Amino acid sequence: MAKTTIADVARRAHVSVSSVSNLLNGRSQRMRSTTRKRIQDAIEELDYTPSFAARHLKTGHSPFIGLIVPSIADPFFGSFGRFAEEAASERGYQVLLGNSDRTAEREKAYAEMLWGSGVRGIIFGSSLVKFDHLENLYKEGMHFVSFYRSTHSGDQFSTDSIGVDNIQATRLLTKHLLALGHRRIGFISGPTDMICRLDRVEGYAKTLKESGIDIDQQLIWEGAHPSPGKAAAYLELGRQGAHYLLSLPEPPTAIIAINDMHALGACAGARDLGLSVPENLSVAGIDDIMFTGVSVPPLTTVKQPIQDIARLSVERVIDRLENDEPQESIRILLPSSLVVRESTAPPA
Amino acid sequence: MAKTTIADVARRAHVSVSSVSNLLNGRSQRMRSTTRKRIQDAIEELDYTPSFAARHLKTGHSPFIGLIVPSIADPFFGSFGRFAEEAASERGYQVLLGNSDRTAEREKAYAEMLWGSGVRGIIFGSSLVKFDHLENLYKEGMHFVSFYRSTHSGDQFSTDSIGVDNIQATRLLTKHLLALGHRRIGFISGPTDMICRLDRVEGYAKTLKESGIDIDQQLIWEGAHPSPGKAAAYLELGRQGAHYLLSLPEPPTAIIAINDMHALGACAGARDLGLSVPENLSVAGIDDIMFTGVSVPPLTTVKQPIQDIARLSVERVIDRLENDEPQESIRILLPSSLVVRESTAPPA
DNA sequence: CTAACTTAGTATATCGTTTTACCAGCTGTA
DNA sequence: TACAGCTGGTAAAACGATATACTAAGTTAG
Repeated sequence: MAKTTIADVARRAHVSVSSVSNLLNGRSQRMRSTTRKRIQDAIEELDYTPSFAARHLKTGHSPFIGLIVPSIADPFFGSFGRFAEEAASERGYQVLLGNSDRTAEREKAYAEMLWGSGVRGIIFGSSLVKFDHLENLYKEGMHFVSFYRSTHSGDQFSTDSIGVDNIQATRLLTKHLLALGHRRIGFISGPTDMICRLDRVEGYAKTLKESGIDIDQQLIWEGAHPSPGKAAAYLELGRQGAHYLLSLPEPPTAIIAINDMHALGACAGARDLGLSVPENLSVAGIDDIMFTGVSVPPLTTVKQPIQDIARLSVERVIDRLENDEPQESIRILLPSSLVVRESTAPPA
Repeated sequence: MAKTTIADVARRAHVSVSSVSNLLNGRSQRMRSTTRKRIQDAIEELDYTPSFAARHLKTGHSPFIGLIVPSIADPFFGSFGRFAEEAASERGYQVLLGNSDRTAEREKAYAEMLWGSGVRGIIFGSSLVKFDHLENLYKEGMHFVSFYRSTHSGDQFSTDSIGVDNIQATRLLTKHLLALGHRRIGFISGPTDMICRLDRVEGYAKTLKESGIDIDQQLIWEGAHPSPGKAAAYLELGRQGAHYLLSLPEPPTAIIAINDMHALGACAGARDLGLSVPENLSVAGIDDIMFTGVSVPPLTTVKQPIQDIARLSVERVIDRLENDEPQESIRILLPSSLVVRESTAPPA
């Protein structure tokens, strides 16, 4: 019960504490192989594991990284968390989870708690437009990697960013719908403070313009900020968005949603009004969450390489942690790919 | 950048380190209110937060709890994680996340990593039949709270358990289907090493027996252990289960699935064979995950009070942590409730 | 007036590591 | 021989808190 310490090991191996520590920290060339063996045996026999707290206190490094997502209950971020934890664990790190509900206050509070706990690296799954609330922490030496986020003018500092090209994502979708013959395409976007939303709307708008179609602002539904904690909020929002768009004097024949949750909700919204997908309305999302394959109809979407994004984010933040020299911030944009299923078809 | 320490605060307030520590640890009655004020001001001005590592080293307590789930990508466990983190955060604790894929090896490895990090309390979202792999850790003083798990004969030790009455859950579902007139009811169960599966099958079988219906083992499909990391595995398994059951010489007119993921998969499986739900087949699940409301048709299910379970689990493990006297292990079973939607109807 | 008790603090050992500096003994060389 | 240079270690000072035991001064009781 009383934890075995490095001193117990030293006693048992008849060496000094320093020698045990030297072995533990890769300075084993400093000792005879017989000594090394003795220490190793003692460690084994006593089932010794170093105290993380003592190590942390002494070195200032802790084997933890933070992961802050809007809500881990969201299937997309659930997958992200899953892969991130896996990657971290492979490098000997553990993941501390936080849910921000996309609010700056909670992001800040959480990040500060983490700082207090000695955590020096955080992965953000969210993408608030402003990053100011994290500036102090950044200056103190916290490392951030953010998913989605790219550096925008007005930022006081730049962080690493890994994600997909959101402009390209909606471009793929818009082109697909245009190719099917749609001309009036609605867009269900999320709250306006998400940065991915900006890019996704841009991809949609640009592509339409390039095809000579004017943007009708009425066709872009923004929705409200969901009430925190409501896991199903995005589904509900998608539903509301569909109700709104389909009640327009000139309703769209296709809808692109900011993500699959909204899209699935939009499908339900269409059904509420007695419309069937894709006969009366095409619907497409982004993310390719696991339910897109079993939804009715299966959903056309853009697949994000979420596992790669999660792994790269973890790698990057750990690299920063283990190599404290200042580095240029990086920005990686992974390709996304169109997955055509049955929720999109030519207009009636 | 250099972290401010308790000594900096003491210097600034012109008191000893002890006094600052006394204030920090609720022994403030030991000082004049003017002194207290001076210290508080110094803390404020220096933006001081105590070092977690030093505190942990000295006291042996850390503000972390572990959360081990099969996969946080599973929407059910995602919600569980979300609520657990929220509750922990309210008590000043942070959550370390681990994914076990329901394997004893990973549970063990993860729990040991946590022990090494100074974590003394773990919440399990899984429910393996055997708990032996955690026995050593338990003896060393790790506290466990498990979701679902009840004490079973053969256990070497008992842990706290909080969850729903799984027997009652399938009983509700079976009764509902019987009341609709179904007599041949299939059951899609999960891997055989989950303890909730045992109880759920039991509730189903008992209820049938009570109504004078013999159990047809052919109608109980067990499936295989899903390959780790495949988030959509349960959906796929549900699909396979439906294919199997519906290809039987005498197929069932209704299917109960071990959880909503399997149920949603089963609906897709029925569609694959050209059957429609609920006209040709009734399907019901358990959990009430967020997609049950937008699925086609909306799914009849048994709702688990997941937020309550998560909160109670967190409360319990923290209580144990903060009060180290040995306590009787508890077992809380919360009521679950039937949610009838459109996926169940009288047989054709 | 003195002993006993309060009040308002402080000095210090300690938690379990890491790491810098040091040292003893041996070898090789000029 | 004498000194430098290895080899194989060790001693001890941190890291930043906590908590026990102590003290100096003031108050009260007898």
